[in-house]
Amino acid sequence: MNNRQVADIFSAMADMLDIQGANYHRIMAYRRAAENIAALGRPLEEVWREGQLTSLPGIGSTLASKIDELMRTGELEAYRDLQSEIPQGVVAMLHISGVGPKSAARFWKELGITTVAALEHAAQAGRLRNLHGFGAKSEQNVLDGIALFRRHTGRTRLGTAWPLAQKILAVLREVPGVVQAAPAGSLRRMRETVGDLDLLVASRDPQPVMNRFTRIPEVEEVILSGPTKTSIRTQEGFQIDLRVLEPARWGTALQYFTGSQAHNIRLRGLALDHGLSLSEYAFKREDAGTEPEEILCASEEEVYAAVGLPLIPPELREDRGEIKAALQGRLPNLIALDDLKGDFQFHTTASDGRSSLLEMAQSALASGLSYALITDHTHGLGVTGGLTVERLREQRKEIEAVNEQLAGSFRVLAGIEVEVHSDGSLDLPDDTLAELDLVVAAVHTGLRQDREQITGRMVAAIRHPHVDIIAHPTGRLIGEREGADLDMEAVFHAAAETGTALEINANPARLDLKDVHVRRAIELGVKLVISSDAHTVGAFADLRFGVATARRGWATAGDILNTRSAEDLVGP
DNA sequence: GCCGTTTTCGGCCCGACTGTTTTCAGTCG
Repeated sequence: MNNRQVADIFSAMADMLDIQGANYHRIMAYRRAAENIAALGRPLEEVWREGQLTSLPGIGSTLASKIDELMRTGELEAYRDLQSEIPQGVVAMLHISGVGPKSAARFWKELGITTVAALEHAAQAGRLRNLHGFGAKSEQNVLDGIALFRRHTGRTRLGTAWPLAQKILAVLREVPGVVQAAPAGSLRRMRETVGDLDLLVASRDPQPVMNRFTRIPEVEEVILSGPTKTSIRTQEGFQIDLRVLEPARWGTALQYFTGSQAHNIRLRGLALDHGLSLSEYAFKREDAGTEPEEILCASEEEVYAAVGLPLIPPELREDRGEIKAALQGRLPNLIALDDLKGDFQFHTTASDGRSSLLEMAQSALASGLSYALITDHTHGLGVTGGLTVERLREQRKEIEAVNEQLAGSFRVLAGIEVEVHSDGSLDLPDDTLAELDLVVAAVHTGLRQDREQITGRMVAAIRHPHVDIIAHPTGRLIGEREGADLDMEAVFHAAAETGTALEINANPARLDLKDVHVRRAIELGVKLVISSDAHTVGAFADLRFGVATARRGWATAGDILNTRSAEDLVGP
């Protein structure tokens, strides 16, 4: 039973308890446990074997015994009981926007509706309005919610949401009276995907901002609009929320809307310990008998300082121990984009890239880098017209010519993205690999091999004496394909032992290693690189997403080899 | 159901917006 499976069970139990009307805090305990397990970064099973379950955040004796039951038997009686009490179609109703646990329970108990399809029929037949507190409008909202539920494509990749947010913010900054405009929410925390877009604007005159926002070309539908908040939906079904607030309250608002919700709950709890109530508008000091005194914060630094903390970077705000670390002065000094001196993977027209070596080198230089490792594919991958031993030798001459041309400002390092065969052997002979500055090895085929086989193959590549870096270790494609079923602990231990670096692939479709793996790898002493995997000029800008993923994994500059000079890494 | 530099019991974040209400419940984030 893996982390994802246990998290899903606890999350489903929370939903079912919610429909049952259980104690709110008990429900939250299940949800928090599910989130913490999903974000663990190491196998829950291992923690269970060590008997350390209750050392995990949000896991007490009751949930520990439930995890124990799951690990031992693969089943959970309490879960089965809930499933037998509540029709699964009723649980599915929670995914309909505007339908929560109370409504779902009433559709079931008062109208006997147990599936989303039956709910749709009932709404179309006008039967929902018979319920007390429901009218024709609520009925239509349910139908709209079901329609959205059907066409909803899930979460949007960071690489898609980021430029969209920047574009809209640029438009809003042009509106007279706008003082500040920034993304908030999971986008600002640089999560790999975002559910919706949260945008924040500071202005003393909100109405023109709202008016401008509802007229951007992306708008398909205005969901709601008030004096402080407007929500729209794009043609793709993507929701964008805009909040407008006074500049003097920017700090509390930005902090609040950046989240995560779990981080905010913890921060507000800490504020209460200081006798302060924190909202998106201000701190309030509750003194007996007097009108609460408001404390405004124009910056996030002031918000955190008010509860005795240094500013916590947005990427860390997931309630994964960052507040405790901040209290103890142990926050990591996170790596920043400016710290990168080089890149460790890019392609050219020699394989599946779109630009020449010179164009790529110039683009990398323009991105602020001083070196980059060229890593065209090898012949064995077939589809990309990869390099043979002969063509790789010819490329060496081109590298030397480019290095001569850019001498003093940029250096191309000679490398390869060598294919790892299904038996763990490499696609080029050792003597050829030995001539290169650095060797990157990658698995592109046979990702569905069973756990033992794929792990053995990966560990063989890590232990190969000429391999320096493993590219996109799990091979996942966000929203498209699960990663290989690797034993990540075995991979990390092998990498730590041999000094082989693991890649954080910055392509927004990959972000592989992902944040929790980065954090675990660092704990185990694994060295990491951030690679653009650029296939075209301009794609070096994707490095920002790789850096963000590293930051979400608590990485400092010392953990990431890109912060070192080319000379330091491979000599003059 | 979790958790503790005021607590092993009694707390557990806070507010906007909507739709239906004669003052508020539900949902969302």
